[in-house]
Amino acid sequence: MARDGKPTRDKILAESKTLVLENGFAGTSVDQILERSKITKGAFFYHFKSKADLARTLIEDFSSEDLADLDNALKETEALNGDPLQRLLKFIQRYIDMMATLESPYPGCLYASYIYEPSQFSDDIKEKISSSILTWRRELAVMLDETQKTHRMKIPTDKESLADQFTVILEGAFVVSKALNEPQLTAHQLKHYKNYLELLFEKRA
Amino acid sequence: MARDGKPTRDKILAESKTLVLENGFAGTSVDQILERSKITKGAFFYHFKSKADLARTLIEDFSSEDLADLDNALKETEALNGDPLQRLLKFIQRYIDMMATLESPYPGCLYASYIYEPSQFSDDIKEKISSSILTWRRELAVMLDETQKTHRMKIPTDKESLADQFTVILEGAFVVSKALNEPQLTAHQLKHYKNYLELLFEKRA
DNA sequence: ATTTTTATACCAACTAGTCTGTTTATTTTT
DNA sequence: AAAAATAAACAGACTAGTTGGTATAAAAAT
Repeated sequence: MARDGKPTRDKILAESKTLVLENGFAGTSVDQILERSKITKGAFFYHFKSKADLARTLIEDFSSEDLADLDNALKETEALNGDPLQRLLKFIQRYIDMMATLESPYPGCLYASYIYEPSQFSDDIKEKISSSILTWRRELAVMLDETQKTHRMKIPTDKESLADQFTVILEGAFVVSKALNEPQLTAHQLKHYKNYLELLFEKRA
Repeated sequence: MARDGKPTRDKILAESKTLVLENGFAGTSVDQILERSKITKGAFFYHFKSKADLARTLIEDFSSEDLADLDNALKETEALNGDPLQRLLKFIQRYIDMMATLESPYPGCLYASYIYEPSQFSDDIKEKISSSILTWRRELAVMLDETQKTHRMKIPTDKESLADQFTVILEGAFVVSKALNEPQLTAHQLKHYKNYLELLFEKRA
C-alpha cells in the first residue's frame, strides 16, 4: 500500500475552482494554486499533467455535480404529486430555496466562466458545457410536455425555449447578483420564472 | 499640429474588446492586441498608460454605448402610446427585434466578462458596472410603476426585481446562446419576459 | 513661398520579471 | 517496497512596460 493522494488532489481542485471564479482561468497561475493549496509544484504536476488537464477536470467535476443535483431534484419531486404543473413548480421552488439560503452571492458558474474566455479551452471542454446545458433543456422540456397535456398554455411557446429559461435566469442572476453584491437576487429571479409558469399554464385542462 | 491618432486609438479599442470577449482580459496580451491592430508597442502605450488603463477605457465606452442605447429606446417609445403597458411591451420588443437580427451569437457583454474575473479590476471599474446595471433597474422600475397604476398585478411582485429580470435574461441568454451556438436564443428568451409581463398585468385597471 | 519649429503619433529593440512545465534528489507515509 | 509528496533549481517562452529615436503635419518665421 501507499499513501492516499486524494486529499491533496481534492484540495487542489477546490482551491483552483475558487481561484478560477475569482480571476478567470488565464488569470489564475499555477503558483497561486500552490500557495492556496499549500502544496508544491511537484505535487501539482504529479496529479495533473498540465494546467489544461486541470481545466478539463474542473469542468468535468462541476458538470457531474450539476447533473447529479438535477437528478436529485427530479427524483425528489418525482410522482410527489399527481399534477405535473405542481411537480414543476415544486422543482423550481427547490432551487429558489437553495439560492435563498446564500449569505453572499453565488460564487459563479464554471460554465459561464469558461464561456467568457472560450479561446482558452479545447473543443471537448466546450462540448461538455453545451451537453450539460442541453441535458437541463431536455429534462425540463419533458416536465413542460407533461404539464401541457393537462394545462393549456395561455400563450403558445416553444417548450425547449421555455426550458432554457431556467438556465438563462440562473446564469444571468449569478452575473447580476455578483455585480450588485445582492445575494438574494438569484432566488428572486427564479421566483419570477415560477410566477411565469403559473400564469402561463391554465389551472385545469 | 500633428497627425490624427484617433483611428489608431479606435482600432486598438475595437480589437481589444473583441479579444477580451474571446480570451478574457487576463487571457489577452498586449502583444495580441498589437498583432490584430497592426500597430506597435510604442503606439499602444502612447494611447494607454497601462493595460489597466485600457480596461477602464473599454468598460467606460461600453457603458456609455449601453446607456445611450437605453436612452434611445426610452425616447423611441416615450408617449408613443397612452398605455404604459403597451409602451413597456414595445420597449422590450425593440430589444427582441435587435437580437433577432443576429446571425451569430452576441459576442458577449463586457460587464459579465469583467464580473467573471473580478480580481483583475479596480473598484472604480466594478462601480461603473454596478451603476450601469442600477440605471437599467431604475429606468425599467419607473415604467413598471407607471404600468401598475392602471394595470393590477395578478401576482404581487417587487418592481425592482421585475426590472432586474430584463438584465438577468439578457446576461444569461448571452452565456447560453454562446455555449450552444444558437444566435436566436436571446430573442426567444426576451420574448418570454414580454409574455410574463403581458400575463402578469391585467388588461385594464 | 519656402524654411524652420513644434507637438503629436508612432516604431523597433530592449528590460525585468512571470509563466508553465521539467528535472533531480530527498523524505514521508502506508 | 511503493506511492505521494517536498524542495529547489532550471529552461524557454511569454509578460507588461520603457527607451531612444523617427515620421508626420501643421503652424510660425523668414
